[in-house]
Amino acid sequence: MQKNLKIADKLRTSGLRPTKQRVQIAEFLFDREKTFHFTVEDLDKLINSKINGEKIALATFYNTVHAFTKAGHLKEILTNNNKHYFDTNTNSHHHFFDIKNNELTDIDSKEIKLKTIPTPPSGKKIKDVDVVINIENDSH
Amino acid sequence: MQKNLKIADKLRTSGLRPTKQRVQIAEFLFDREKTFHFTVEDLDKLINSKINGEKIALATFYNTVHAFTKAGHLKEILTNNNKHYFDTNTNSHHHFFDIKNNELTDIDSKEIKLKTIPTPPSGKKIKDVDVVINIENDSH
DNA sequence: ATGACTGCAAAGAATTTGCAGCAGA
DNA sequence: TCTGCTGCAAATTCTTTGCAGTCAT
Repeated sequence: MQKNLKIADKLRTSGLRPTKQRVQIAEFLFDREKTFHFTVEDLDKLINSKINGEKIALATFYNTVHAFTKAGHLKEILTNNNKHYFDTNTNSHHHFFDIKNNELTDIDSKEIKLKTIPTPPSGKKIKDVDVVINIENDSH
Repeated sequence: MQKNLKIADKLRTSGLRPTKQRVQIAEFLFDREKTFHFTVEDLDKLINSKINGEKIALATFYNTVHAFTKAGHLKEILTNNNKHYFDTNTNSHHHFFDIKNNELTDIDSKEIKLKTIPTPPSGKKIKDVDVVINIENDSH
Protein backbone atom coordinates (compact mmCIF):
# COMPACT_ATOMS: atom_id res chain seq x y z
CA MET A 1 0.00 0.00 0.00
CA GLN A 2 1.77 3.04 -1.34
CA LYS A 3 -0.16 5.58 0.71
CA ASN A 4 0.57 3.93 3.99
CA LEU A 5 4.21 3.64 3.18
CA LYS A 6 4.41 7.32 2.44
CA ILE A 7 2.73 8.20 5.69
CA ALA A 8 4.83 5.71 7.59
CA ASP A 9 7.92 7.39 6.19
CA LYS A 10 6.67 10.80 7.14
CA LEU A 11 6.26 9.59 10.68
CA ARG A 12 9.55 7.78 10.81
CA THR A 13 11.36 10.83 9.51
CA SER A 14 9.98 12.83 12.41
CA GLY A 15 11.14 10.24 14.89
CA LEU A 16 7.69 8.81 15.42
CA ARG A 17 7.03 5.13 15.21
CA PRO A 18 4.37 4.41 12.63
CA THR A 19 2.01 2.50 14.82
CA LYS A 20 -1.37 1.39 13.59
CA GLN A 21 -3.12 4.20 15.42
CA ARG A 22 -0.76 6.91 14.31
CA VAL A 23 -0.94 5.86 10.70
CA GLN A 24 -4.71 5.82 10.90
CA ILE A 25 -4.82 9.28 12.42
CA ALA A 26 -2.19 10.65 10.07
CA GLU A 27 -4.08 9.33 7.06
CA PHE A 28 -7.25 10.92 8.26
CA LEU A 29 -5.56 14.25 8.88
CA PHE A 30 -3.09 14.66 6.08
CA ASP A 31 -4.71 12.86 3.21
CA ARG A 32 -7.00 15.71 2.22
CA GLU A 33 -7.06 18.72 -0.04
CA LYS A 34 -8.33 21.47 2.18
CA THR A 35 -6.92 22.35 5.54
CA PHE A 36 -8.79 20.99 8.46
CA HIS A 37 -9.47 22.53 11.86
CA PHE A 38 -10.31 20.36 14.78
CA THR A 39 -10.21 19.72 18.47
CA VAL A 40 -9.11 16.41 19.90
CA GLU A 41 -12.71 15.67 20.71
CA ASP A 42 -13.65 16.12 17.06
CA LEU A 43 -10.94 13.74 15.98
CA ASP A 44 -12.07 11.13 18.43
CA LYS A 45 -15.64 11.27 17.19
CA LEU A 46 -14.82 11.47 13.51
CA ILE A 47 -12.28 8.70 13.41
CA ASN A 48 -13.85 6.31 15.85
CA SER A 49 -17.25 6.56 14.22
CA LYS A 50 -15.86 5.10 11.02
CA ILE A 51 -13.93 2.34 12.64
CA ASN A 52 -15.69 -0.98 12.95
CA GLY A 53 -12.99 -2.79 14.83
CA GLU A 54 -11.12 -1.53 17.83
CA LYS A 55 -11.60 2.09 18.69
CA ILE A 56 -8.66 4.35 19.40
CA ALA A 57 -8.47 5.56 22.98
CA LEU A 58 -9.00 9.24 23.70
CA ALA A 59 -5.65 9.52 25.42
CA THR A 60 -4.00 8.23 22.28
CA PHE A 61 -5.54 11.07 20.30
CA TYR A 62 -4.09 13.53 22.76
CA ASN A 63 -0.71 11.87 22.67
CA THR A 64 -0.69 11.66 18.92
CA VAL A 65 -1.89 15.16 18.24
CA HIS A 66 0.72 16.56 20.58
CA ALA A 67 3.40 14.41 19.02
CA PHE A 68 2.37 15.60 15.55
CA THR A 69 2.35 19.19 16.72
CA LYS A 70 5.80 18.92 18.20
CA ALA A 71 7.00 17.32 14.98
CA GLY A 72 5.61 20.27 13.03
CA HIS A 73 2.84 18.43 11.20
CA LEU A 74 0.11 20.32 12.99
CA LYS A 75 -0.24 23.84 14.22
CA GLU A 76 -2.13 24.93 17.26
CA ILE A 77 -4.61 27.77 16.85
CA LEU A 78 -5.39 30.41 19.42
CA THR A 79 -8.95 31.25 20.29
CA ASN A 80 -10.53 32.86 23.28
CA ASN A 81 -12.59 29.79 23.66
CA ASN A 82 -10.43 27.93 26.03
CA LYS A 83 -10.05 24.92 23.84
CA HIS A 84 -7.15 23.52 21.93
CA TYR A 85 -7.80 23.79 18.21
CA PHE A 86 -5.40 22.29 15.72
CA ASP A 87 -4.85 22.95 12.08
CA THR A 88 -3.42 20.73 9.38
CA ASN A 89 -2.12 23.81 7.61
CA THR A 90 1.22 24.56 9.18
CA ASN A 91 2.03 27.41 6.82
CA SER A 92 1.80 30.93 8.08
CA HIS A 93 -1.82 31.92 7.85
CA HIS A 94 -4.53 33.36 10.03
CA HIS A 95 -8.12 32.78 11.03
CA PHE A 96 -11.60 34.04 11.31
CA PHE A 97 -13.23 32.77 14.45
CA ASP A 98 -16.99 32.74 14.57
CA ILE A 99 -17.80 33.42 18.18
CA LYS A 100 -21.28 32.01 17.97
CA ASN A 101 -20.56 28.65 16.38
CA ASN A 102 -16.94 28.28 17.41
CA GLU A 103 -16.07 27.92 13.77
CA LEU A 104 -12.67 28.58 12.31
CA THR A 105 -11.99 29.68 8.76
CA ASP A 106 -8.61 30.15 7.15
CA ILE A 107 -7.37 33.48 5.97
CA ASP A 108 -4.62 33.30 3.44
CA SER A 109 -1.42 34.85 4.70
CA LYS A 110 -1.41 37.10 1.64
CA GLU A 111 -4.58 38.75 2.85
CA ILE A 112 -3.10 40.03 6.05
CA LYS A 113 0.07 41.98 6.39
CA LEU A 114 1.29 43.84 9.38
CA LYS A 115 2.36 47.33 8.56
CA THR A 116 4.84 47.42 11.40
CA ILE A 117 6.18 44.75 13.62
CA PRO A 118 7.16 45.86 17.08
CA THR A 119 10.49 44.85 18.50
CA PRO A 120 10.20 42.16 21.13
CA PRO A 121 11.51 42.64 24.67
CA SER A 122 15.28 42.25 24.84
CA GLY A 123 16.56 38.72 24.97
CA LYS A 124 13.46 37.50 23.17
CA LYS A 125 12.82 36.80 19.56
CA ILE A 126 9.64 36.46 17.62
CA LYS A 127 8.58 32.91 17.00
CA ASP A 128 5.43 33.56 15.07
CA VAL A 129 2.46 35.83 14.78
CA ASP A 130 -1.13 34.78 15.15
CA VAL A 131 -3.95 36.94 13.96
CA VAL A 132 -7.49 36.02 14.86
CA ILE A 133 -10.37 38.04 13.52
CA ASN A 134 -13.40 37.42 15.66
CA ILE A 135 -16.61 37.59 13.70
CA GLU A 136 -20.24 37.51 14.66
CA ASN A 137 -23.59 37.59 12.92
CA ASP A 138 -24.27 40.81 11.11
CA SER A 139 -27.36 41.87 13.02
CA HIS A 140 -28.38 43.27 16.33
CA MET B 1 -16.59 57.78 49.51
CA GLN B 2 -16.24 59.38 46.14
CA LYS B 3 -14.34 56.50 44.60
CA ASN B 4 -16.98 53.95 45.44
CA LEU B 5 -19.69 56.16 44.09
CA LYS B 6 -17.86 56.50 40.82
CA ILE B 7 -17.41 52.78 40.55
CA ALA B 8 -20.98 52.16 41.59
CA ASP B 9 -22.08 54.45 38.81
CA LYS B 10 -19.91 52.71 36.29
CA LEU B 11 -21.57 49.44 37.23
CA ARG B 12 -25.07 50.84 37.31
CA THR B 13 -24.59 52.39 33.89
CA SER B 14 -23.75 48.98 32.51
CA GLY B 15 -26.84 47.46 34.05
CA LEU B 16 -24.94 45.79 36.85
CA ARG B 17 -26.02 46.14 40.42
CA PRO B 18 -23.19 47.55 42.48
CA THR B 19 -23.10 44.85 45.08
CA LYS B 20 -20.46 44.76 47.76
CA GLN B 21 -18.50 42.08 45.91
CA ARG B 22 -18.67 43.71 42.52
CA VAL B 23 -17.57 47.06 43.86
CA GLN B 24 -14.68 45.41 45.62
CA ILE B 25 -13.60 43.57 42.48
CA ALA B 26 -14.12 46.62 40.27
CA GLU B 27 -12.03 48.76 42.58
CA PHE B 28 -9.25 46.25 42.52
CA LEU B 29 -9.31 45.97 38.76
CA PHE B 30 -9.97 49.44 37.52
CA ASP B 31 -8.35 51.63 40.11
CA ARG B 32 -4.84 51.32 38.71
CA GLU B 33 -2.56 53.03 36.28
CA LYS B 34 -1.18 50.21 34.23
CA THR B 35 -3.21 47.58 32.49
CA PHE B 36 -3.50 44.34 34.29
CA HIS B 37 -3.61 40.80 32.91
CA PHE B 38 -5.07 38.05 35.00
CA THR B 39 -6.91 34.80 35.23
CA VAL B 40 -9.87 34.28 37.50
CA GLU B 41 -7.67 32.23 39.76
CA ASP B 42 -5.26 35.13 40.10
CA LEU B 43 -8.08 37.44 41.06
CA ASP B 44 -9.36 35.05 43.65
CA LYS B 45 -5.97 34.78 45.30
CA LEU B 46 -5.08 38.43 45.06
CA ILE B 47 -8.33 39.82 46.34
CA ASN B 48 -9.16 37.23 48.95
CA SER B 49 -5.70 37.38 50.46
CA LYS B 50 -6.21 41.00 51.41
CA ILE B 51 -9.67 40.57 52.80
CA ASN B 52 -9.92 39.96 56.50
CA GLY B 53 -13.64 39.50 56.69
CA GLU B 54 -15.74 37.36 54.42
CA LYS B 55 -14.02 35.99 51.38
CA ILE B 56 -15.60 36.25 47.96
CA ALA B 57 -16.60 32.92 46.47
CA LEU B 58 -14.77 31.65 43.41
CA ALA B 59 -17.98 31.35 41.44
CA THR B 60 -18.65 34.99 42.13
CA PHE B 61 -15.35 35.91 40.53
CA TYR B 62 -16.33 33.94 37.46
CA ASN B 63 -19.75 35.53 37.37
CA THR B 64 -18.38 39.00 37.90
CA VAL B 65 -15.55 38.74 35.42
CA HIS B 66 -17.92 37.49 32.76
CA ALA B 67 -20.41 40.18 33.57
CA PHE B 68 -17.67 42.81 33.31
CA THR B 69 -16.49 41.34 30.05
CA LYS B 70 -19.95 41.36 28.58
CA ALA B 71 -20.34 44.96 29.72
CA GLY B 72 -17.13 45.86 27.96
CA HIS B 73 -15.05 46.64 31.02
CA LEU B 74 -12.72 43.74 30.43
CA LYS B 75 -11.34 42.06 27.38
CA GLU B 76 -10.56 38.43 26.98
CA ILE B 77 -7.13 37.52 25.66
CA LEU B 78 -6.19 34.67 23.37
CA THR B 79 -3.73 32.05 24.44
CA ASN B 80 -3.17 28.42 23.62
CA ASN B 81 -2.84 27.78 27.22
CA ASN B 82 -6.23 26.49 28.04
CA LYS B 83 -6.92 29.29 30.43
CA HIS B 84 -9.02 32.38 30.24
CA TYR B 85 -6.90 35.47 30.55
CA PHE B 86 -8.50 38.86 30.95
CA ASP B 87 -7.21 42.35 30.45
CA THR B 88 -8.29 45.60 32.00
CA ASN B 89 -7.27 47.44 28.88
CA THR B 90 -10.26 47.27 26.60
CA ASN B 91 -8.79 49.53 23.97
CA SER B 92 -7.61 47.94 20.82
CA HIS B 93 -4.16 46.64 21.54
CA HIS B 94 -2.25 43.44 21.14
CA HIS B 95 0.10 41.17 22.98
CA PHE B 96 3.42 39.50 23.16
CA PHE B 97 3.02 36.05 24.58
CA ASP B 98 6.09 34.46 26.07
CA ILE B 99 5.65 30.79 25.35
CA LYS B 100 7.99 29.68 28.05
CA ASN B 101 6.59 31.59 31.00
CA ASN B 102 3.04 32.15 29.81
CA GLU B 103 3.64 35.83 30.21
CA LEU B 104 1.64 38.50 28.46
CA THR B 105 2.92 41.94 27.60
CA ASP B 106 0.93 44.71 25.99
CA ILE B 107 1.74 46.09 22.61
CA ASP B 108 0.46 49.54 22.00
CA SER B 109 -2.09 49.60 19.20
CA LYS B 110 0.01 52.25 17.46
CA GLU B 111 2.78 49.73 17.04
CA ILE B 112 0.74 47.32 14.98
CA LYS B 113 -1.36 48.09 12.00
CA LEU B 114 -2.83 45.67 9.58
CA LYS B 115 -2.11 46.63 6.04
CA THR B 116 -5.18 44.91 4.73
CA ILE B 117 -8.19 43.50 6.46
CA PRO B 118 -9.92 40.66 4.67
CA THR B 119 -13.65 40.75 4.22
CA PRO B 120 -15.49 38.38 6.52
CA PRO B 121 -17.78 35.64 5.18
CA SER B 122 -21.13 37.01 4.08
CA GLY B 123 -23.63 37.63 6.84
CA LYS B 124 -20.83 38.11 9.34
CA LYS B 125 -19.18 41.22 10.62
CA ILE B 126 -15.89 41.74 12.33
CA LYS B 127 -16.15 42.07 16.06
CA ASP B 128 -12.49 42.57 16.81
CA VAL B 129 -9.03 41.60 15.80
CA ASP B 130 -6.51 39.96 18.05
CA VAL B 131 -2.85 39.82 17.24
CA VAL B 132 -0.60 37.68 19.36
CA ILE B 133 3.11 37.71 18.75
CA ASN B 134 4.60 34.61 20.25
CA ILE B 135 8.08 35.14 21.56
CA GLU B 136 10.75 32.88 22.91
CA ASN B 137 14.22 33.18 24.30
CA ASP B 138 16.77 34.49 21.85
CA SER B 139 19.33 31.72 21.84
CA HIS B 140 21.04 30.03 19.00
C1' DA C 1 14.71 -8.11 23.35
C1' DT C 2 14.03 -3.37 24.34
C1' DG C 3 12.02 0.77 24.42
C1' DA C 4 8.34 3.24 22.80
C1' DC C 5 3.42 3.35 22.34
C1' DT C 6 -1.44 2.25 23.56
C1' DG C 7 -5.54 1.62 26.27
C1' DC C 8 -7.87 2.28 30.18
C1' DA C 9 -9.24 4.37 34.15
C1' DA C 10 -8.48 7.61 37.31
C1' DA C 11 -6.84 12.07 38.55
C1' DG C 12 -6.47 16.91 37.79
C1' DA C 13 -7.47 21.58 36.43
C1' DA C 14 -10.61 25.05 35.05
C1' DT C 15 -15.04 26.42 34.56
C1' DT C 16 -20.07 26.12 34.97
C1' DT C 17 -24.46 25.12 37.15
C1' DG C 18 -28.39 24.79 40.48
C1' DC C 19 -30.53 26.55 44.07
C1' DA C 20 -31.57 28.48 48.71
C1' DG C 21 -30.94 32.58 50.97
C1' DC C 22 -29.57 37.51 50.85
C1' DA C 23 -29.55 42.31 49.50
C1' DG C 24 -30.02 46.33 46.23
C1' DA C 25 -33.64 49.13 43.98
C1' DT D 1 -41.40 43.56 47.87
C1' DC D 2 -39.14 41.80 43.97
C1' DT D 3 -35.57 40.32 41.22
C1' DG D 4 -31.04 39.83 40.62
C1' DC D 5 -26.80 38.34 42.96
C1' DT D 6 -23.98 35.49 46.05
C1' DG D 7 -22.15 31.46 48.17
C1' DC D 8 -21.54 26.88 48.26
C1' DA D 9 -21.03 22.44 46.54
C1' DA D 10 -21.70 19.41 43.05
C1' DA D 11 -21.35 18.65 38.24
C1' DT D 12 -19.17 19.18 33.75
C1' DT D 13 -15.75 19.58 30.46
C1' DC D 14 -11.30 19.13 28.78
C1' DT D 15 -6.81 17.42 29.38
C1' DT D 16 -3.15 14.84 31.62
C1' DT D 17 -1.10 10.96 34.09
C1' DG D 18 0.27 6.22 35.66
C1' DC D 19 0.93 1.88 34.57
C1' DA D 20 0.44 -2.81 32.74
C1' DG D 21 0.39 -4.89 28.51
C1' DT D 22 1.54 -4.64 23.45
C1' DC D 23 4.06 -3.69 19.31
C1' DA D 24 7.67 -1.74 16.06
C1' DT D 25 12.33 -2.23 15.23
